[in-house]
Amino acid sequence: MTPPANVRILLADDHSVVRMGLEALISTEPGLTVVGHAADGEEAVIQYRTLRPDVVVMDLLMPKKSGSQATAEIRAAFPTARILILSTSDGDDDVYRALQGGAAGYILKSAPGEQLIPAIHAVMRGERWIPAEVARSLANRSLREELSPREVQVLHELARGGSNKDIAAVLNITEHTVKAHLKNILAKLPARDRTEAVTVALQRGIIHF
Amino acid sequence: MTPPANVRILLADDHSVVRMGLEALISTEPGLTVVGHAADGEEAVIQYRTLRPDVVVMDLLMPKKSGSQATAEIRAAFPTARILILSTSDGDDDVYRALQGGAAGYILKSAPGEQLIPAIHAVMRGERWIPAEVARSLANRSLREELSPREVQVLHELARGGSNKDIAAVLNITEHTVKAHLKNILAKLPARDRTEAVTVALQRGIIHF
DNA sequence: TGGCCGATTACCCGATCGAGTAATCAAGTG
DNA sequence: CACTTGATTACTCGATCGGGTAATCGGCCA
Repeated sequence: MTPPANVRILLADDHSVVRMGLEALISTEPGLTVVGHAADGEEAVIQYRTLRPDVVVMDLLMPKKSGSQATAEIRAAFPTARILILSTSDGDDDVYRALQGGAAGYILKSAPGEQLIPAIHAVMRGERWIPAEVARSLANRSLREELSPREVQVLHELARGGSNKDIAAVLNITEHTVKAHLKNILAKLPARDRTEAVTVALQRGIIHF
Repeated sequence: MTPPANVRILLADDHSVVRMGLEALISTEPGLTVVGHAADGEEAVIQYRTLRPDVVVMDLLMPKKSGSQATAEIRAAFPTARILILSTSDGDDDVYRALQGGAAGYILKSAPGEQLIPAIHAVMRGERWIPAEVARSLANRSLREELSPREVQVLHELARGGSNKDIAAVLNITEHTVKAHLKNILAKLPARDRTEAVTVALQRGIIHF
């Protein structure tokens, strides 16, 4: 006989209500079994090591460690790991980082729910599952200039409020330097002023609260 | 025989995957039936009118019309409507508005998932269901000064970026007036500058993207 | 080795910001 | 009716912002 081909799934989402709902939903499909839950990115990595599931269904926005970080770490240790991102649109940058990190697919929480099961099967077969919607969003992203790590750091401080002088003190650099970074940030995003820079960065997922 | 006491439930959440998961989860409990879905606040109000469910399980962050708005409208038309908010923490202000609008309970998506069924039953019995966590958050909120509608409007423009002069042009007022509003906003939130004001307002749920 | 890039510091300058202070007016509220 | 509150406008002033321009330095790559 052919093997039962039972797919063992790990769910990673900080909303336990969502995890339980997904488990109930997935369990209605024969051949799919949820073998573990993770409430944050750190737990997802640990659970993966012990459970070795066939597929991970992972949210992006999680405490302690983001979904993209967890994805990258799992894939670094287990290059064959199959990870399906299940998230809201979040920012383009988050999505990009997850796929760069080795996620096999991406599915929007707002997408027709019937797509979850097919997406899991597709990822299980080694295929990629990326909605045209997401692909388009990524295409736009690639046109934009990337921020350097330092600029992202400055952006974080910008979001916390405070003057250039304050930021300079926190980062142990001169106010002149902060202004130079800020100028680059405004040009790259692009944004007219520091306030718009912060909102744009938040929407793109470059920074979070 | 006693009546079957079947509870008819309407789910309102913009993530269809979450709705389907919740339906699968709720359906495992005898006596609970999901009779309808709504993908946004507007649809929730319409669905309520036609379905007249016993309980509505509603997300806060939805397109077109927020969960708190939908709650208020449904309760205005049907004062006996039982509405259970199921959301992330969101901002204090969102939660407050929902409960002010007549929501019977609030449950965090991140809370232990086993609480959903008891919460539905509690709301069905006419009780309130508010976790200590949420209650505390609301207590803090009440200490803070409320922003006037106009100030919230200014805050929206602030988030979009642009100078006081730009905002003045959009709102058809003088730059002086914008600065006066801004001064009050900074004092009330409180925040050191316009950038911090925007991030604080976003976190509290006073404004959204 | 030369070239490119990110990070850093520096100076000038006009535009803008935010604090302080105060006045007017309409809409409620007791 | 007096009182409060929100919205509006106005003026001054020191601090800060953001543009323009440029230089130095270390690392990476061809």
